[in-house]
Amino acid sequence: MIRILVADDHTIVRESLVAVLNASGECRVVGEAADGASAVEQALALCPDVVLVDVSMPRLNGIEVVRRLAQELPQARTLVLTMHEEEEYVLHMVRAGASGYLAKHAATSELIAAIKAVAAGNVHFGPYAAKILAGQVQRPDHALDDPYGALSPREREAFHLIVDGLTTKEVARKLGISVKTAENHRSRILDKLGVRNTAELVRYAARKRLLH
Amino acid sequence: MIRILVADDHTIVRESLVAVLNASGECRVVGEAADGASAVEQALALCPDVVLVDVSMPRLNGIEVVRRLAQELPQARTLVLTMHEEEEYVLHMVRAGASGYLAKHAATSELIAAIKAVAAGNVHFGPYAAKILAGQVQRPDHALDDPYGALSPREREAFHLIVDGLTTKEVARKLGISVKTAENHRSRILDKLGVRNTAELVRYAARKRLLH
DNA sequence: GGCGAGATAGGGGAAAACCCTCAAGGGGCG
DNA sequence: CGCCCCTTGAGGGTTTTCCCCTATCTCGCC
Repeated sequence: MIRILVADDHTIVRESLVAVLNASGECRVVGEAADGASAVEQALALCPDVVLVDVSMPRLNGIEVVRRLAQELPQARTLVLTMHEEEEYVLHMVRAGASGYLAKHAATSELIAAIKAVAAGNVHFGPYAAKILAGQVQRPDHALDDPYGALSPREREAFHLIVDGLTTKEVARKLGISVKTAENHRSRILDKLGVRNTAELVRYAARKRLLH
Repeated sequence: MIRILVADDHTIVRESLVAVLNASGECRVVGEAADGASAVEQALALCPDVVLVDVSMPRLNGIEVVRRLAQELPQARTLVLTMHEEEEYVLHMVRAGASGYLAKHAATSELIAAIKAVAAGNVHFGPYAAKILAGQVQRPDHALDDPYGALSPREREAFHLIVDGLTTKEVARKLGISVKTAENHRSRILDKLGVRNTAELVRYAARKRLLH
């Protein structure tokens, strides 16, 4: 029997959640909170297995709640249940330590499945949230289709060496060309990629996940 | 009824998987493959909802299989099922486009749950894999504890501006100090962080997830 | 065959980055 | 009170970046 704390400031939503969860037979709601601060308090007092957290709550927003729970009650899993599926929220929540992220329009069966998943130590994210998270990690390989904007083969070699932290002189030696030529490759690269200097070039590489 | 393709080179494992899945009543195995290449072929021919992929397979390894499926049959979800829970594998798989990652010692009920999750467009990762993925995203906030190695407050300001791509002159203007002082700060920063130049500094920042 | 586009290679020169040294003023601390 | 570190600034040097220019070579295309 999974012990659950429900934190949501909308009474109707909260009570229907409690009803649905208790009726499922898979879990039991052991506490309710209508704002963030009391959610943290109750969690610490009740030690639930899973805390259902809404994003927007009075006194302490959902992100703060998740962050504090992750610190002070790490054995409890937090599952974010919300109407907002904006990228910002998802990332902040995951960074704060949320084990799952589900939209409120998800089916009850999915909610139950998500609760069971996070209680078991797994994670569960709705399609949209998953896409956002995957995008954070996936891009690197997908970006291989057209990785760096139209660089010539030779320029790509130079590009890699430069963002690896090599100086122009080292690049020149590595490529077996003169320092001047290496410098020129660099210039063309900066130009093509629309960056002003090495710092921005490495930033560009980092953004496109081309480092390492 | 979820249509499944099972790809695993160990016949015993594969056949027991097929038996278990068909017996569950939740899904049906529509094809089997004993190596990566035939997994891709069969997937293209059968258009399954979910492809169960082993990491190590002859002819084409699991990562390549996932990558190709993501490109050529994006509507099919791939669920990695493996004995290897190494960080490398997990990350590569997710980058390649896997929707889930589960260890072979997971319970059958969890496998079914995972299949249902990925078929519904969600993701499902086992505890270990989830930790690795979360670590990729979570660090930024956790790293705030002791972000950059012992820089003074002023140096941190400069550090941020530099890795943001600003030139020394711009840094100086932004901080309201002379160019010489800004240069000095930069030098001390490079020195303290043990890097040779701006490129390596930005790399350092990227590695510590201090960009943006 | 000629023509243009772009890759590759290189040079000159100004600007910026990089490196070392020095030094003055301010705080905190044993 | 010295001592250490942060911050600020400067001098003076070398190296690297960065921008403009040229020359060859290849490749596709009319």
